[in-house]
Amino acid sequence: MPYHHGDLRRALLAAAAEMIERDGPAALSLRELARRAGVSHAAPAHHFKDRTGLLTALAAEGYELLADALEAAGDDLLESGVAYVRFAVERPAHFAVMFQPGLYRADDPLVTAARDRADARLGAALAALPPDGRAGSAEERESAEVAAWSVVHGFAALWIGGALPPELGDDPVAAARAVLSRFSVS
Amino acid sequence: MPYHHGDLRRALLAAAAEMIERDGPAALSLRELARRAGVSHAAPAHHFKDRTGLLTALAAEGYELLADALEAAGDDLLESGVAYVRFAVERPAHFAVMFQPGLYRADDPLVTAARDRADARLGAALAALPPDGRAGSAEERESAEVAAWSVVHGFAALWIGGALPPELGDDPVAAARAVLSRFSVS
DNA sequence: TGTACATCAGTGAACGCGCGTTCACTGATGTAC
DNA sequence: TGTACATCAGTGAACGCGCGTTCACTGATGTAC
Repeated sequence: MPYHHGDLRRALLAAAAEMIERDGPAALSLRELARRAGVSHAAPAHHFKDRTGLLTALAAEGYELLADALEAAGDDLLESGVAYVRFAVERPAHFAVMFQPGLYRADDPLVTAARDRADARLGAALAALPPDGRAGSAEERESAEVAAWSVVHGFAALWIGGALPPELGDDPVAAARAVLSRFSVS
Repeated sequence: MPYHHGDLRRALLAAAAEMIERDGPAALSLRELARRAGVSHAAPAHHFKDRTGLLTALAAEGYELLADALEAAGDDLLESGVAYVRFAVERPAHFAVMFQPGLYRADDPLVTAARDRADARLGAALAALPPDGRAGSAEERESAEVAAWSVVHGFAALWIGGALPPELGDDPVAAARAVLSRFSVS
């Protein structure tokens, strides 16, 4: 093992995601994390200052990945929803941290920038709905947006939590597509 | 302070809910809990055996309360959804614990009994939909159920997490009603 | 009405543990000349 | 090509802390006779 790890920051984030995925953000400890990365227990502090710093970095990374996924889905609302679910299922640790703002510094500039980017995508996908399906007034558009967000978020959370019935199958993306396509915002 | 508290079990559950509400299930410690209840630090073990036992009791209580709320809402799907959101917002600590099964003994008989009761209510409310809005095949009914559950669950989670835009107002029940009534399962 | 006894509820001291954080340090790398 | 120096990355020992759990105990309550 060389003295310099080379890419310790990235390795620590990946290991943290694994640990959180298994036991939740609560169970994450810097010492155990360092152990997994094969590095002394004080090394993480060098990159993240403290536990909160690490979770902040993870949240920022999560919003970046989500924004990327939503941008790739374009202006198709259903595909955006599916992309949201896919992100949550593939990165459950990031997802869990992101939506518990008490765990990290939610006002960190990297976090807010990435989150704004993701938020903008959802709004754009809704605005691009065909006229006959699109809401008219500002309040209507607002509640349509919240409704759409709620479905995908709820589906993702329930899937990750293992709360959904096994009849849905084991492919979360296909299941999400089936469920989401049953909805129309009226 | 008398030697016998009188209703320590209930007092501990209430204090635990308060603590979890503020800092999340991770931050809950039996010692701090005992401190809040004005009791020696070993007293909680007497009622719950250990930390997991306490969270299991909290989850069971949560499912009881949710089942009660859903039963009171009757077979009206919209009202059931609103009741679900109201429960989650009023008892965020119970809600948070319930949907992290790793925190407690999910196979505890009290937990499973109450959860089954709550699950049955959602199914009944969906089955009572008027024929023209009701899904036909078993798969369709299944995905309609999951879709309905996802919306209310997602809305509740986002509201509790403070992720929703302030334009929705500060009454979660009214906001939920506005958002949920925009949906129709098709 | 009184007494003996069993049961229940809560106490307080003790244990061992893993944790986050600090700190002076050393090894490795890059840059200026 | 070599040397000096600054900077960066990771080490390892030490600290103090709060935690969960165990255990023998004591105070309070209820019940049988």
